[in-house]
Amino acid sequence: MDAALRAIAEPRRREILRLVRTRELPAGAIAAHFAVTRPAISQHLRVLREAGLVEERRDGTRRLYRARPDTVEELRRFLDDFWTDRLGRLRDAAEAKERDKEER
Amino acid sequence: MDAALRAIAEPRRREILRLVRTRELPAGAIAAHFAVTRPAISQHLRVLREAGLVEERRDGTRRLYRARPDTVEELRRFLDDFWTDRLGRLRDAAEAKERDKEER
DNA sequence: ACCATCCGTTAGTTGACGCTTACGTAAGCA
DNA sequence: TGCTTACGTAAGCGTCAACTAACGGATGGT
Repeated sequence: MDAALRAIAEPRRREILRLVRTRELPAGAIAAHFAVTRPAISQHLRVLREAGLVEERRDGTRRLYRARPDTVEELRRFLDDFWTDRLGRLRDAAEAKERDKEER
Repeated sequence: MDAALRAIAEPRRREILRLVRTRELPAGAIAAHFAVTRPAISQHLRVLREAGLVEERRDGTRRLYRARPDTVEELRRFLDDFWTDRLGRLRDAAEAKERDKEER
């Protein structure tokens, strides 16, 4: 979840996500939309994939990418719950333990 | 909007936001919840304030912080619209012509 | 077999970020 | 006026993130 939040914090990655939200696109076509080099986009795609926000499918030499609606929906719901605090104290307690570990 | 997204990408700042979501708290009390030094929290509060996610009120030597529900709601709605793409359709349509050329 | 195409990966660099220490500032009180 | 409290700010440091250039692997065509 943390990975997904960090992923969408990057403007370029949000743009990529929007590109593959409704349709599948090969990496090259995605890269063509931007002014940066192709490897840069490839790295962004990797971040998105490891965050579960995008899935990869191979077709010959090409790699097709598409947004994963379920993970995207999961993230959206997390943010909803964050503001309205429907998750409440259970999550607070759960995160408290992780914090104790990380900060020790 | 970009500033708000970057702000909530940081776990510590999400924690701070949740602390001041329902009630006002002085900077010192906020800092007391964390293992890092007080200046570190002060810098996080600055980021949150400049992102419009938090408002500051002075009371003597103290500075009281509280989440700004309107900005928070604005952010939540942006994310909703991002997934459902109520924002993007106009631009998507505008870009469709270019895509057709580039990807053919 | 050879070569071009389509990509990912690996250094290596630069800039941003989170943190700490040290210092500055404004308000309240003796 | 001096001292204390409650903060923010500045400088410096280590680390991470985004980028480019160069290289490597897999596929498909000839």
